[in-house]
Amino acid sequence: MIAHKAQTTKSALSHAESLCESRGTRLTEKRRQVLMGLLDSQKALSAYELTDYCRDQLGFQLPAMSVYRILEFLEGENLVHRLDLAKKYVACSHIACDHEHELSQFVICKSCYLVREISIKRSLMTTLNKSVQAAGFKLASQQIEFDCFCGDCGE
Amino acid sequence: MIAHKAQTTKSALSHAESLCESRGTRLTEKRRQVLMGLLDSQKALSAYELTDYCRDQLGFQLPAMSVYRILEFLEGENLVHRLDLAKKYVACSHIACDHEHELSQFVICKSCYLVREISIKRSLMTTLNKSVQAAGFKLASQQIEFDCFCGDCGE
DNA sequence: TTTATTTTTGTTACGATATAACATTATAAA
DNA sequence: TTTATAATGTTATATCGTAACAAAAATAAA
Repeated sequence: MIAHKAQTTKSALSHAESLCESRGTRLTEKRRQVLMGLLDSQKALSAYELTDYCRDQLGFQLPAMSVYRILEFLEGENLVHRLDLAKKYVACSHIACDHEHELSQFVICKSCYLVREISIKRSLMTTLNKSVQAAGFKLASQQIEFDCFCGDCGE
Repeated sequence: MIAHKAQTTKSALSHAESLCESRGTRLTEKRRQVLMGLLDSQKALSAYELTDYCRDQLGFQLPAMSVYRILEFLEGENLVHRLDLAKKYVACSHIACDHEHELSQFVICKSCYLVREISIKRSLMTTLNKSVQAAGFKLASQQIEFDCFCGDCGE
């Protein structure tokens, strides 16, 4: 199981690397490590939790400011998603996919920050977009986050 | 127009008052004033913006801590909604309604914090709940917030 | 290679949101 | 009036996030 996780992380990292290469951006060592932290944890982490991860698990200090910048970079590369509701970050669950991935929605456990990236039916999104438009607004992003409880924390 | 707004605020406040009375809770002067601030502004305000409002418009100091407590009270009475995405608060738009109001969803302008409380079709909510359940989660609240742009700020 | 330029990372300071812990004041109940 | 409860004030602090500037590393240009 742990071996499987490590394998998944490794695969995602090499995909991320070639992705950046193909785009002419650089997945530096620190960027790689931050991404690794998110992949390993398998849940949403805050920027400060990632500095803890670097210190405790990897043995080096990475200032919060750097983490924020790195997260910003990774988000720009579509390798991580920022979750506004949770104020945390998750690795994109489609890094290792070859095909272009669909728009993502997230269910986030309010209690343990377990996150799952789900794909909501296109028809539902269409209806939703229309409801919002009817109110004179438009969705700022199709990446919607839902405050939830997971099966374990379930209330 | 301004007269109309004042009228609306006044009406909402008296409704709020009798609501609290009927529940055996107290809409104190300060609670009333915070609620008035939200009603008057007609948009989402942060706790600290409400302290500014009290100081600048009403001429007395209300510590942020007190504002937070008051907002918590008002939320408990369903007079105010806390918007997690915006980290701001809005007066419930149904204070002056007599009937029990439906579950609320919010569209929030990322740019100017204009907020509209909309009612999403029940069928859409049903579908949504099912999608979330299919992922092994459940919505923590039916009060969903959507990051949007309003007509003016439109992108 | 050497210099110049750009990118990445470090450092410090600070602003905003929010809560904890405890003190004080006001209101209601006995 | 005394007592208990509820509401508010005060101070300190935690967390998230960014601005501004400095240093270091990587890349490009000479």
